[in-house]
Amino acid sequence: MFTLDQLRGFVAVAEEGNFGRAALRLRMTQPPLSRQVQKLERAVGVDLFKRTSRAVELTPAGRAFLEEARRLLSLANAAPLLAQRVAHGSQGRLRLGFTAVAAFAVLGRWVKYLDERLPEVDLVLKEMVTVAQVRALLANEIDLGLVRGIPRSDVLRATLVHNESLVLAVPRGHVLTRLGRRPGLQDVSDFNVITYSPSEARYFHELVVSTFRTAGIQPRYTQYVTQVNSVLSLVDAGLGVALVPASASAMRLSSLQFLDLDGPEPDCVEVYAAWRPRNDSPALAVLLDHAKVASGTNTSVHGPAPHD
Amino acid sequence: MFTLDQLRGFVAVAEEGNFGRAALRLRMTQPPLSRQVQKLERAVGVDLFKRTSRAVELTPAGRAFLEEARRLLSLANAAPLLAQRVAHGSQGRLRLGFTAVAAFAVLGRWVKYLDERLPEVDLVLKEMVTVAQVRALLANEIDLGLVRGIPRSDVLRATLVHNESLVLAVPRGHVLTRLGRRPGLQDVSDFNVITYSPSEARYFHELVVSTFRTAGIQPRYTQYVTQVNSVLSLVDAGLGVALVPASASAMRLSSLQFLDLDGPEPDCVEVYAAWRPRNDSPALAVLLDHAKVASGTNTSVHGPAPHD
DNA sequence: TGGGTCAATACCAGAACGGCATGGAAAGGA
DNA sequence: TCCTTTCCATGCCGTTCTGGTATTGACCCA
Repeated sequence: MFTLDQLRGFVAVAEEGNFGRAALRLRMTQPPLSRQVQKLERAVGVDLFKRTSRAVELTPAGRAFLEEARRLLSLANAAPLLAQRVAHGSQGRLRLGFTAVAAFAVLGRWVKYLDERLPEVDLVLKEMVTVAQVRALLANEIDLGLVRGIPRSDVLRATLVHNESLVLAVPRGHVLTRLGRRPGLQDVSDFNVITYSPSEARYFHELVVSTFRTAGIQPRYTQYVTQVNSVLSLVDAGLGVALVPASASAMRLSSLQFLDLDGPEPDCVEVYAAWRPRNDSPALAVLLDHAKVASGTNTSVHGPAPHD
Repeated sequence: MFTLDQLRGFVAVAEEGNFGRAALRLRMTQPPLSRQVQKLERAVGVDLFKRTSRAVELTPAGRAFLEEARRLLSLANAAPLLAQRVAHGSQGRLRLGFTAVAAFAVLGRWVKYLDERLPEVDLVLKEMVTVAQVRALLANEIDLGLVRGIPRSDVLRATLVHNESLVLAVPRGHVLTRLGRRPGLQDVSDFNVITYSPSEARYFHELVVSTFRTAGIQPRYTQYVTQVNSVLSLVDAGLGVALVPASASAMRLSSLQFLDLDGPEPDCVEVYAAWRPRNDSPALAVLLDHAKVASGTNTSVHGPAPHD
């Protein structure tokens, strides 16, 4: 089999039409170049040049082989650059899971950052609830998840990337908007409270329930649903009021109004970025660097003893 | 820069996930293979494998590079085969000039032969008169010409590939068809004889004129035209009779009839294949072999002292 | 803590490569 | 016709590179 150096020699001779000049171009002397081309011809099994004492000329087979040689060499030159870009994280693929509410709060900023900083990275976005994301992370189906709460897994790590308060969503003109003050949790207990499915959206369910419980209030719960979007639709339809994360106010439905609450813990809704530390995607590393800096240094790293 | 052997080593290790097994597959021992991959990594400037003591695993950059390596190797494997096929003449391009009458007599057979024997050769056909073909051969614009007569050039050779007699073309039901015997040249002299342009179709012109002259007959010539096709059209239109090569009877016009003649030299219309001996097209060589065998061995080779 | 596995390193022999000097064929000029 | 020039091929030599054997070193597992 031939070598790439032989191909380079062959291409140079073909282009110069002369072994001496080609050797000069390759910064070597003529005899080894002659031998290189001879070896190449033996390896290919075909005469590539017709030698006259005045000049060398390609044979038809040589012309055909020249095209292949050029293709081969340009591929050989390009391949390391590609590998380097992938290693730097500036090229490749990044699969990102997110919850519906993470989409309001942080996803837009992150996608924008990736588009600017790593434009050649293919970004694959998948909306999925937290538990599905954890499963996908463990199965190496996504590289990073934007989840609610710190996943309970020994092989994942997480960092807080966003937090916000709960606000009250009410139909426009609702009596609570006319109190003349911020409503408290006590005021809310007079109305139907649309809340979250304890199984599918456990995080929000527990957050809402414990918020009321710590205030010592027992509201009338109704309609256990999964998605914040659905909750808002139901409020919009006048079926009750609901506690939703502040970023949900980006959802502008026709007759929906958001009220700050007096009472519950501020910034209690937390979005974590979660990933497998064993995942060696360089693009992930770049994004994590950004995320950690953006959310304050080294917040809430969780997991077993560090692996690296 | 890396070598193809390093790529082969890299691919083998990537596929086996293990240096030892990969070395076995490459029929070498493990240590040099380790070094090969190390050198490749240094050349590419990137770690391609993440080594654990249990197994080796590709890095993301390694995965990207693996694709390129495979592409490169398959190209490297295919290139010699291509060159060999071109050298054997079974792939490439063949530019063939021919005259209108050569098309009747031999072109069909040759094209069929090329399609069967050299299906991967791109055949480029150009109809042109003999002098144009000679010019094209000298300018290396065609590889082979099917011409009338032996070209007068020192750098061309030619071989007879076909000969045939002249026959008489007459309108259907013409009086000459009712003689009860083959008409002689003397019979023809009673009619207008449509013949060929002395400049554009010199070969045919001289052939017809000398045929009559050697018989001592002076016919009434009319309508000097260039192409056999045109001659036949004029006969078909009732403007006269004409001497045409026997293969022209393949032209079936509505009211045209062909009569064997009593008198002129049989097989006096000759088609030669002409080529530049300096032309090294392997496909041409294959076709010439066929042509020489098909037309009897070594007929009428013409030219200066052989160059090879 | 010792055996097993697997990659990396040390060292050595043979092959390969590039450089220098030279041979040899063909073209061009006197 | 002969000499010079040009240019590719070949012989020879020192250096480099490659692959093999033996060994070390890291890690897993019992």
